[in-house]
Amino acid sequence: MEGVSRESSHGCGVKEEKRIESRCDQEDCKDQMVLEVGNRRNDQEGDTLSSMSPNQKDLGGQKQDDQLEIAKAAMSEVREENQRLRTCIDQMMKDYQSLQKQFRDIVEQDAKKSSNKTDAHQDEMEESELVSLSLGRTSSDPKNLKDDKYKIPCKGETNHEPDDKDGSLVLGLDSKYEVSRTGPAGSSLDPSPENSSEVKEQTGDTWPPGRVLKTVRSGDEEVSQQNPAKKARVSVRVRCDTPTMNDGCQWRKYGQKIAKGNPCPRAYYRCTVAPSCPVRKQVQRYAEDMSILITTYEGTHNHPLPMSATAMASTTSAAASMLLSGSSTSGSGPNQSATATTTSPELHGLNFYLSDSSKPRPFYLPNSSISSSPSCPTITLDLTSNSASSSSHFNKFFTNFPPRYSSTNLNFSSLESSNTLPLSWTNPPILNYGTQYSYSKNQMGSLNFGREAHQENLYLSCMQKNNITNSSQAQPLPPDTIEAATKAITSDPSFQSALAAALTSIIGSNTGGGIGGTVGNHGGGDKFPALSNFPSTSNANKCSPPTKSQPRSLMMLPNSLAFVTSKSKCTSPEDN
DNA sequence: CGTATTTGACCCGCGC
DNA sequence: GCGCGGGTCAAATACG
Repeated sequence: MEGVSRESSHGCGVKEEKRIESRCDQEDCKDQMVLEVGNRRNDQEGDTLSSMSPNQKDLGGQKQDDQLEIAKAAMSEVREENQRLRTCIDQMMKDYQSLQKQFRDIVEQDAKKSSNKTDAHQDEMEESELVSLSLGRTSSDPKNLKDDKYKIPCKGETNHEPDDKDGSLVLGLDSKYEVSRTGPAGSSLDPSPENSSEVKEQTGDTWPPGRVLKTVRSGDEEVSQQNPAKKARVSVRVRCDTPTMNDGCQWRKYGQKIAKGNPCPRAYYRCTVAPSCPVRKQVQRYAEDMSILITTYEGTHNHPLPMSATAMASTTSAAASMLLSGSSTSGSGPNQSATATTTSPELHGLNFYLSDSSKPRPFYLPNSSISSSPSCPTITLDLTSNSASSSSHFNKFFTNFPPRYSSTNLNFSSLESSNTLPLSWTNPPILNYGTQYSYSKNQMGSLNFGREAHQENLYLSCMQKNNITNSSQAQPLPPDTIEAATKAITSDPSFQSALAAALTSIIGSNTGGGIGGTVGNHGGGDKFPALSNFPSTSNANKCSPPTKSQPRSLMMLPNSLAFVTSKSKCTSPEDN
């Protein structure tokens, strides 16, 4: 019910609170009303009538009748309201189910397609343990194929995967993780929860050389979130003009280096939301395409996250958990994919590659791409959309929704606080979307991220190249509109982040509790600490496009949607 | 003046 | 053991 009510916010325009109240009125209060009326009557009869003259009694009786009428009228209103709300809910449920069904169909289709093309691209996968998840990559596209399923890990694919160029709009999660890694890092990764206390946990491996953690903290949560044993990195690739991708968190740059093979410097950031937070991220431009920003997150936040940051956190955590879950089962091979798959049907379209140094285990999830990172297991979310060829799943994903939800009409507007409910990742994926994002029927061809004041219509970048109009359900848009929207979206990483988050949320929901994962909130008990924290002070998103005012509501935006933040630095070293 | 960024130095792991 | 490269530290600097 909860999910439903949240979701309902999109169509009904009724705020949750109101709804709740209404419900209360109808279901609970209704009786009360009646009782009150009755009591009143009785009281009057008892107190008033007895002492009244016959005329007065008549008047009194009329009064009562009037009151009764009023009460009845009120009840009737309430009933109507109730009825409306129920209708709303029903409608939403129908929509949800319909979407779910469609999504499944799509996934299945994709899975079939991709399964046919499994051969290949071994060359691309490099290392040993590699898990790659990718969403939305069209399997049909040869280029994409490499990403697809059975790839063999190949080197160099890591962050800069050549395949990007294909431009497919893919949400790719490539995670390479080591299933069983014994290195030094392994220790930190120690699966055992106990390790959590260590700062290292995440950082431990990756970041680490021992000193790392001066910042040590009580690391508890993090560990729990991540699978102890493996620490996964989550890499997000998006087209972004800004120096960094705005993910809603506060980051402080603590270093920069020129990495080999990439003229663009790699910047190192650490989460400053909490002093002890072990989460770090690396930001680097993709050498082959400077417009692509590669952000790699590592570690798990040990503090509640601002709403605006939950999306990315959830995304990464979900990806990580997916990865982890896969890895855990890693020994088994293809079946494992089943694990992943079974657990999350919605994952269709994702390919998991689990590779150990010893043996790569492809999970097949249709449309996957792989990226590998030598040292650490990494999941890459590829949100770049370059290729027209890739009428990726993404597009499908959105376009296959019922018209009202068609991609062109997705409205991620962050409404008022009423909509700012924390996501419940436990909800069915689509439901989650509904909860977090409200779809607006009104906005043609635009994704509205909710800035009421300065609305920015964002389009799926994928749409840029894949004609939006191609989608059967998409409504034709004026070229200029598309263009503008395209431009807007391309310049706004938040969209992609949001998308990623959304997708991962799906994944996460299935992976069961993975959500707290890596970068996300500690998976621990609080589903969404962010919530509690809510108005967060975090505004450090550098990448966010400059906005005059940052409506508070933005912060309340569900997750990534809130990426727009006040502080925007668009000139970063990385760009140079 | 406090905070964030820059940037060279340092540490560490890895491969040879 | 040495060199290389990635990652981090921390003093210096910039910025508001």
